[in-house]
Amino acid sequence: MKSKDFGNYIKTLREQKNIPQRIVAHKLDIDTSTLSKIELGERPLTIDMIPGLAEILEIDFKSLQIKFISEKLLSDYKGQPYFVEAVKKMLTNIKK
Amino acid sequence: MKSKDFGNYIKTLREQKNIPQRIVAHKLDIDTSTLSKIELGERPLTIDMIPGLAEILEIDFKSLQIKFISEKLLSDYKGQPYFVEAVKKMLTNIKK
DNA sequence: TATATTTTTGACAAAATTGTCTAAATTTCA
DNA sequence: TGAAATTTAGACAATTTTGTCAAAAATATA
Repeated sequence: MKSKDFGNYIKTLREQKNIPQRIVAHKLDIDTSTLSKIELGERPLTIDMIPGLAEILEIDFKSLQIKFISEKLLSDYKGQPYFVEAVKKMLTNIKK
Repeated sequence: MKSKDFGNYIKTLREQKNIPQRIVAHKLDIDTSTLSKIELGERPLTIDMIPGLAEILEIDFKSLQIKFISEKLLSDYKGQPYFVEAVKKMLTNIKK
């Protein structure tokens, strides 16, 4: 997901803990150039990065995962006709 | 979305109405080769194709759109931790 | 059957995405 | 201030995705 908001969010957390990009990038197995662009919203952050991010930034994985998915759903589908109806149908389908 | 099931679904509808791929492909502005692969689940069907599909297959757009989105959500996120929680959070965020 | 039509396949080029590297710019701090 | 560390930007190659074409395979029908 390319997102200025989400990128800025994790950048702020990183800076609050004084962790350089170098450390986070290594954990995510990408280079600092890519991480910089992710933080600036110029490259996508993928869902498989969330566990490593949560661990290295020492934040709750569950919250971060939920934040990531919910924001991605909105950015992907906001404005699509019947999106809410589709989500509700999906939820009921899961339960069966 | 690459999906054998969804591809087969639209293929069945198309065959029931005896519409050749040629006609549907033209409506979607793709060639029959691509449509064939979509029906076989080898190439992705994109959400912008749903309106044209519904029209040419003479089926209800709302139902098809809901079916498409709900199945895509499942195929993208099924198995992701906290997916249901994320969806619920997303829904409450929409309402505000 | 044999001809026309439809569907599928595979090869290929174009376009988009991803990842890496280098160096410039910025920030930190001794 | 000046050196070290960090961050950002841009160029580039590698990979993946997308779209097109031609022809083979399968199906329909005269």
